[in-house]
Amino acid sequence: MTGPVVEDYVKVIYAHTEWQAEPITSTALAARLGLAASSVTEMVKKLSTQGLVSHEPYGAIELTRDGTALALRMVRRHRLIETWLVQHFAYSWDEVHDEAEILEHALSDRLLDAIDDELGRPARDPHGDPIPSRDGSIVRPDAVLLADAPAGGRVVRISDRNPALLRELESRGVVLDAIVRPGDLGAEALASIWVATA
Amino acid sequence: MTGPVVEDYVKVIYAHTEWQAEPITSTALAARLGLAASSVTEMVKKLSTQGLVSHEPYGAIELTRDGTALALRMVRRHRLIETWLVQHFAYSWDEVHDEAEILEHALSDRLLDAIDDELGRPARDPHGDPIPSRDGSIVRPDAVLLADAPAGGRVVRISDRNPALLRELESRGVVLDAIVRPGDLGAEALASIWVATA
DNA sequence: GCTAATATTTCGGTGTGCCGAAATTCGCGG
DNA sequence: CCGCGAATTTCGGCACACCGAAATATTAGC
Ligand SMILES: [Mn+2]
Ligand SMILES: [Mn+2]
Ligand SMILES: [Mn+2]
Ligand SMILES: [Mn+2]
Repeated sequence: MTGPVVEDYVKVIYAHTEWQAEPITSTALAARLGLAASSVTEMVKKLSTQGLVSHEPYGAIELTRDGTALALRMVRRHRLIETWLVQHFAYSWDEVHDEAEILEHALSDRLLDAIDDELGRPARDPHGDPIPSRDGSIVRPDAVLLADAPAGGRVVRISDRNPALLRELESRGVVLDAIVRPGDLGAEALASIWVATA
Repeated sequence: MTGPVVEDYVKVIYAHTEWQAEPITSTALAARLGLAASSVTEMVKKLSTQGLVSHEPYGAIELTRDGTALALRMVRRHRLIETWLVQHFAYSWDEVHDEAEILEHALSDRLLDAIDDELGRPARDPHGDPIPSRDGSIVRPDAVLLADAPAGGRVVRISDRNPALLRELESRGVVLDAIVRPGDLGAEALASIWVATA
């Protein structure tokens, strides 16, 4: 049906609007995928033909209903696999992303669901990202960026983009559900941590 | 280094000589891979350039030392994954092949070794095929095709090529280590089962 | 409003792995 | 040895996903 390439495109498009509002531009999409802008323009045209994204020339890129469904399927796969690597194989939270990036395209639905059951249907992954359910519904916790929460709060989500930062934060006790204040941390951390304000 | 396509070629070339003597021809290789003969000819030429295979035009195809090492690596992956699916996820022996065919290209070495440890370093897969060790050594059990063993013997290996046959055999009690006689079984079974003669 | 910087698309081209058809080589029967 | 059918290779071509350079559209500064 759709291969790994299409799966990665829609996943990145989805991820961009998950914790921020603005839809993604083709330049930003190219940067995140590590591709030339021209490659992305062409691929987005194909995705549009397939009905997965809507895009007028020079405009932003948005997922259609079908595109969102596929993206949620991939997000579920990615996050379940990350969770499984941590829980079952004692990976640390900074080591799981690359492996999940590959396995998300390879496991059968049957195996993925078996893993989901074995884990007890977890609601969030090691970084606090919510895991879509089998039918594609997802509950995004209420949270604000630590940079925008002067009083701090309980850690709800940490971006898994920078493994080095994850290692440093863990060593300083900044893990899911810990209480943090913005004054304790550097600029990159402030822009990577989401907190629930009491 | 090498992608899934190369991995599948060397794996099939290796598998052909594992339980029989003759090296594989390009026509047979094409048939097993489900490809046109012309595609195989061209790919074999590339494998030869990469030093994985030796092949003079119109001759048979044989793995070099490097090619054998890569093939053993893939065979180990395939068989460990099959074993894991059966032991850990209760797949039956006729269901594991297709999933392993994909996962063998996707798991990291780290994850594969973790699975190997979890399984207790199994020596054979669900079909009795020996699993190469981490360093690439493999012990092929002494066995003869049931068709060539008039007195029968203990089942040591059953080809996993035909899932329907596997299901039928299991329902009739023909599993690894069972004692069978050739008279009890049909022609295809006789050509799929290897036995150790007491 | 105009212009210059920037974002985006278009265009010609590449590498990989595949195909069918045509050409070549092999090997067997006589 | 010769010729014929089967195996194998060669050849032109295709789909996919990518690239850099050039063209074009947008936007921001003035
Ligand atoms: Mn991740
Ligand atoms: Mn994550
Ligand atoms: Mn198999
Ligand atoms: Mn097997």
